[in-house]
Amino acid sequence: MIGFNLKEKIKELKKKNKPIPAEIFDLGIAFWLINPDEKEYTGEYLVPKYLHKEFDPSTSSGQGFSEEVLEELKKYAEDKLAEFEMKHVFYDLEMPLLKVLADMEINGIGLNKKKLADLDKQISKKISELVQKIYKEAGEIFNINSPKQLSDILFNKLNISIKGLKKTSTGAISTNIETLEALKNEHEIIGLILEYREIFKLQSTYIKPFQELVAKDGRIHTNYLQTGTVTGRLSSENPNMQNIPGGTELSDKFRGCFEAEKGYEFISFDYSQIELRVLASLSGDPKMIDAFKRDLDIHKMTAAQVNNVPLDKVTPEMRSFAKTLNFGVVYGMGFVAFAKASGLPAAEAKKFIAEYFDDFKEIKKWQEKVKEEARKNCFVSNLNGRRRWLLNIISSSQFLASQSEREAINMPVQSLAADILKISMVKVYDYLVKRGWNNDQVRMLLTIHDELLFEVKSDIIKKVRADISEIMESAFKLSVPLKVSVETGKTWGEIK
DNA sequence: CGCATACGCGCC
DNA sequence: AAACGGCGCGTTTGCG
Repeated sequence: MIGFNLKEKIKELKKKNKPIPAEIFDLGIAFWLINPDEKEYTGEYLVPKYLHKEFDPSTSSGQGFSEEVLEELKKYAEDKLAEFEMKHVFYDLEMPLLKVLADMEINGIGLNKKKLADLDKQISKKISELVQKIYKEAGEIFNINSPKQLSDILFNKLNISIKGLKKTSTGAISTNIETLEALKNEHEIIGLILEYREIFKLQSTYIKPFQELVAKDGRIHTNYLQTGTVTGRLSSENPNMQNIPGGTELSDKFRGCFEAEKGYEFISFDYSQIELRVLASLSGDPKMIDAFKRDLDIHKMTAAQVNNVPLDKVTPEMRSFAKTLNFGVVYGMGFVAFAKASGLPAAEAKKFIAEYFDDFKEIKKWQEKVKEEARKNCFVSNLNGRRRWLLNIISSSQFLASQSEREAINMPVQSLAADILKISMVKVYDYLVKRGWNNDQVRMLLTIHDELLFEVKSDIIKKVRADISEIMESAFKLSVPLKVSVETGKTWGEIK
C-alpha cells in the first residue's frame, strides 16, 4: 500500500474487518523524515514541489495522482531515506506505528457527558460571579478576554504601576499570568482576573468543545499527527488530548469526566525523567549517569552539586532551583530566563549556570559538540538517524543563529525520548496482539510524549501492569536505566 | 463576512 | 542586552 495519510485507510480496513497489507509506504511520513519542517505532507503539496508535476484531480486513483506518480515519488523518497540512513526508523518504527495509532484513534476514550454538563453548569456560575466582581472593581463593564481592554483598565484607569513590566512583541504592556502574578498585591482585581483566566480557559478550551466532540459511542476520538512535529514527537488534534489540564480542583474534576468502561480500569505508564536520562546517556556525563544508576533524586543531587553541599543539606528551595536548571539545560536556557524562572537575581542565576556546567562537564562538552556538528552539516540527527535541518545555524543574525543552537541541543534529546516511547508503543502492541488482548481486554488509548494510557479489564491488571512496565523499561538500551512509574484509576482524575 | 495575526495558555 | 525546547486551540482584532 502506497499513498498519503494511510492511517485513515488502515482505519477503514480495520472497521470493515479487512486485512492490513504487510507492505506499507506512507509518502507523507517518508517526506517528513527527509525534511520535518515541510509546510505540508499532502500530495497536492509534495507532487508539484518534488516532481514538478501538476496536481490532477481527475486521475483514476481518486487521490489526484496516477499510480505512476505515486511510484515515482516513492522512488525519490526511498533513495533519500537510504542516503540519510533512515530506512530503519521508517520501516521498523514509523510504518509499524501506523496500525497502533489507528487502533488508538478507533478506541477513543470514554467521556461521561452528564458529568461534564454538570461541571459546565458549576463553572458557568463561578464565571458569572467572578465577572460581576471584576466589573465592580473596574468600575465599568469591559471585555475581560481582550488583553487590550484589560490593559487599559489596569494601567490607565486603575493606574497600576507599569514600571519594570514586560511588554508584548507589539509594545503593549503584557497582561499574561507572569505579569499579573507580580501585581497580585497591587489591586484586588488582579487576583480575580487570575482566577477568571484559569476557569474561563477550562470552560472555553476544554469543557465546551469536548461536549461537542463526544461521538455516538460516548467516546472522544482524537487524531494523532505523525508528521506534526520537527523532533519526531507525535501531536494530537480535534481534540488535542496531549494538553488536558490537571492538578487543580476544577481541572481534576474535568479529568474525572474521562471514565473507564464498566469492568475496566485506566492504567498509565509514565517514563520517569526520560529526557534527562537520555541527556545523561548521550553526554556520558559520569555524575549524572551515576545519579540515575543509583536511582537518586536527580534534582536533589543537582542541588547538592551546584551548591557544594552534601545531599542531606539540600533545602527544598535549593532543590527547586536545581529542578528548573535541569530542565532549562535541556532547552538551552540562558541566565536571564533562568533568573526569571527561578526568581534569583541575574548575577546569581549566571553563577548557578556556570556552576552547573562546571559540575557536569561532559554535558557542556556534548552540547558544544552538537552545535559544531550542526554548523558543519546544517542539520542534527539522533541515534536512530532522525534528522532536523537547521539552516539558520550559520545565519549572520545572532538571534537566529542562537535560536538554531538551542534547537540543535534539544533535538537529539527530545527526539530520542520520542523514539523510545514509539518503540514501546509498537512492542506493547505486538505483545497485546500475541496475547489476543488487543482492543479487547486491553486498549491502548493515549500517548502523551512520555506516557501511555490504557484501559484494562480489572481481572488482568496485575499481569498487564508488570508486563508493560517490563516492555517499556527494556525498550531501549541507554547507559542509564529507564524507569517507569505506574498509576491506576477508574477515572483519569484519579491518576497522578 | 471570512481569514490571518496577536495574545494568551493548556500539556510534556 | 537578551533569547527556554516541542505542540494545538480559543478569543480578539484588524484587514480585505
